[in-house]
Amino acid sequence: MKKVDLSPVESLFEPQLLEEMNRVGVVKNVEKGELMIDIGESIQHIPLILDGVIKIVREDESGDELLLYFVEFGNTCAMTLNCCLGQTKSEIRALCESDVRLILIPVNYMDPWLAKYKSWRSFVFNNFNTRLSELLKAVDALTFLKLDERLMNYLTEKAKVTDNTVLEVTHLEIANDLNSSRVVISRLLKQLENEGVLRLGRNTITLSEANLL
DNA sequence: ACATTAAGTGATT
DNA sequence: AATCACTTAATGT
Repeated sequence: MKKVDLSPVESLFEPQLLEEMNRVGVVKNVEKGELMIDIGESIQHIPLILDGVIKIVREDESGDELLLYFVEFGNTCAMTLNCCLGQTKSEIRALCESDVRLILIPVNYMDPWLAKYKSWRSFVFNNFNTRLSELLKAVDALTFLKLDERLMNYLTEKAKVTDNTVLEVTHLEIANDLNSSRVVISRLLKQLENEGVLRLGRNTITLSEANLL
């Protein structure tokens, strides 16, 4: 009998459900940078994140990516839930932002669990809820904020999800996430460094403590 | 030592 | 704010 460590999420679900998850779920470790779900894929399993961060991106015709939001532990991708319920294909791409540990639940448990477990119902609804507001935030940022403000948003979001003020990221990666160009990001970052908001290094950006909370 | 990749800069649109 | 063209600096082989 495989013992799955569900401790990160054990407060979310009733014991009986955890028991069942343990039985039908498969734990998987995914490395940083790995592609989890691509656009157009249909989904057979619901990934429940135990540890790590996943980023959800949308892609335009020319192949440029735009970051929508991050998904942390104890959450799952609402898109996935949507796909499972509606049997549609994924319209987003999910990439691992860090090394990720997750548990895969076959989709056919989705419905029965909704009926059976209150904690599962609220989990699903909560997820839809938070994802929807994340999405709205992304739209707002995109339409109302200037690039430098979006950049700050991005950095603080990233610091929050990774729980670390030291971000390991290149200027190019940021540019891709915000679909801008590297040069512009470099200049904005330089500006922020001069303002004392952060410190730049090769492959690292360190946010100053003042901007944390 | 050389190639590759990340980051900085001035000029131009 | 984006793009070009180029430089400098750090890293990998």
